[in-house]
Amino acid sequence: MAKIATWNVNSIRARLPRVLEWLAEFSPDVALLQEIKVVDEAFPALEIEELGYNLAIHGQKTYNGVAILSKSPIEDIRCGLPGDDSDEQARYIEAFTGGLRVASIYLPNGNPVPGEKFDYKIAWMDRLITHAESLLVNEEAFVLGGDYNVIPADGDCYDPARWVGDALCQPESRNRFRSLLNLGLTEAFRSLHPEPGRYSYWDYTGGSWQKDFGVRIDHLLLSPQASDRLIECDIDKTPRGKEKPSDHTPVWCEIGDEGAVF
DNA sequence: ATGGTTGTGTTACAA
Repeated sequence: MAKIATWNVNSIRARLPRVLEWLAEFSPDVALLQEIKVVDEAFPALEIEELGYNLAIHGQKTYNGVAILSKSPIEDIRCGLPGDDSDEQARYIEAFTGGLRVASIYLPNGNPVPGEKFDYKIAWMDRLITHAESLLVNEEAFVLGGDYNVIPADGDCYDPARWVGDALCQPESRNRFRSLLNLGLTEAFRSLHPEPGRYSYWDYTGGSWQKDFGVRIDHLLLSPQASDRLIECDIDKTPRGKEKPSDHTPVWCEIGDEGAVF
């Protein structure tokens, strides 16, 4: 059994105490991190390795940056989303670890709409769809986890009217997210939890956390071979309620061992 | 109330 979690930490250096205590307490087998906001050389590797994790880092100065932490050796590391060699933003890292292929994804926010940033978001999603198609050909278990910056449906935000016009719930964004699912991927949380009003992100402003004005934008997308082994998935709100938190909180799932009967 | 807060890294931008 493997626990796989995704968490947008909003700067690994500013969040290091929160990340270290979460790794020690929750002890995920694989952690997919986003917005590490640091170059590879400045990533606080030693402290995390001391907790028993191997690292794969695709960093960038100031913005973006993604990483994979795993208790198992990490092999076949690929940095960058295929499909545009001119794209220099560090938003995708993929590797094989613990018997699974995993990817840490920081999908572009895309605001304001319309504009170059929204065009980049949609083009990035089209590249992700193409890449997911190529991964599915191998018929292996994989998990594409990360901050998708997409509110899949109105039940995934506290006030749908407030988000009309935002890049996170534009029809073009939602349609492409559904295209990923229509390829055969399973969105782990929604597949097990039908209830609306469960969130993974709360804005820092205006007491959003205290009022539970959140949105669900952090997702775990599973290949059929991984989905067949899905045991549980949930959102861990604990880290969001601590001192100096990220504005996101971890989403995790459990994948049973291959061939296990349960 | 065209607001609010956080992080990076200079005083603007992204989220």
